Amino acid sequence: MVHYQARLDRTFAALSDVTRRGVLEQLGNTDASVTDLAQRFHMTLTGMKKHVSILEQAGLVTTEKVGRVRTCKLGLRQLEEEAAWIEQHRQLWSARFDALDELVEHLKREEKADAQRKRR
Amino acid sequence: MVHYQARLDRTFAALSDVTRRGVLEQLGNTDASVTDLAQRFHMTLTGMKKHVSILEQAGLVTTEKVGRVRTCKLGLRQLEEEAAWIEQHRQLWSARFDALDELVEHLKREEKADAQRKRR
DNA sequence: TCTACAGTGAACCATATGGTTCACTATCAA
DNA sequence: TTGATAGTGAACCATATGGTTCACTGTAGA
Repeated sequence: MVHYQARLDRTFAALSDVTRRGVLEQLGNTDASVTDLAQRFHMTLTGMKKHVSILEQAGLVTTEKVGRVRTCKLGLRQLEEEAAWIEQHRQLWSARFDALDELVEHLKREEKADAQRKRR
Repeated sequence: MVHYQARLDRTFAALSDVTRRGVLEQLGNTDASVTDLAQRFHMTLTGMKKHVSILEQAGLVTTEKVGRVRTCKLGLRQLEEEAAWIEQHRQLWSARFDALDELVEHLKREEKADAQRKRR
């Protein structure tokens, strides 16, 4: 696959912005219009539109416009390749760690708590 | 943890460059000096130094200077949080997929093949 | 038909990024 | 001590990024 590296570029870049990660999280709960997202993230429509476009180009979000409103949902691409990349590289040199899975579980819980803290 | 989001920002940004991913891959095989890396990636010393600094700031690489030469190794942080983030978000909405693990395995093999192709 | 609303696109702005060259320091080895 | 080598830092450059405002189009409702 020729575009493999370019796709990783785009996806990791898409994930490197806190707003865009927030949008993904939001869309994990429920679909939303661009206006919805713009309001939730205190940003102009135009600004949010750009973020959505970037996520869409990375395949992480799909959108559909019906009438005036464009609805955003999570895309079909679910970071399989990125997960695989990271997984592979962790395996590359992580033999020396034993309880890595438990660590991941721990961090997942931590992030969940972090997300809840944010919501308040 | 207050800096959680900032760290994800930095790490995903670090991973969004093909050269830096290449450096990580390279360091997975063997430690290397900045000069080594600069040559392998057809870049000036100064340019490579910047990449190394970015990887170092993200905690993905550690370096040690002995004499004139600064040796780079893979850092202790092994993308645990990034793996956890991605894993969590895949779980968020991937219940509808069955054979996801197999897909990941498939993609890992594909990436391996890709890397071998590149090496030729 | 009129008005308000959702989105789009162009232009602009400040800052960041990925790279370079050049001047400099420090160290190794003859 | 002298020359070559490894790295560092400042300055610079082109382009990308993350945001804005403003002018515009298209659609929904009264």
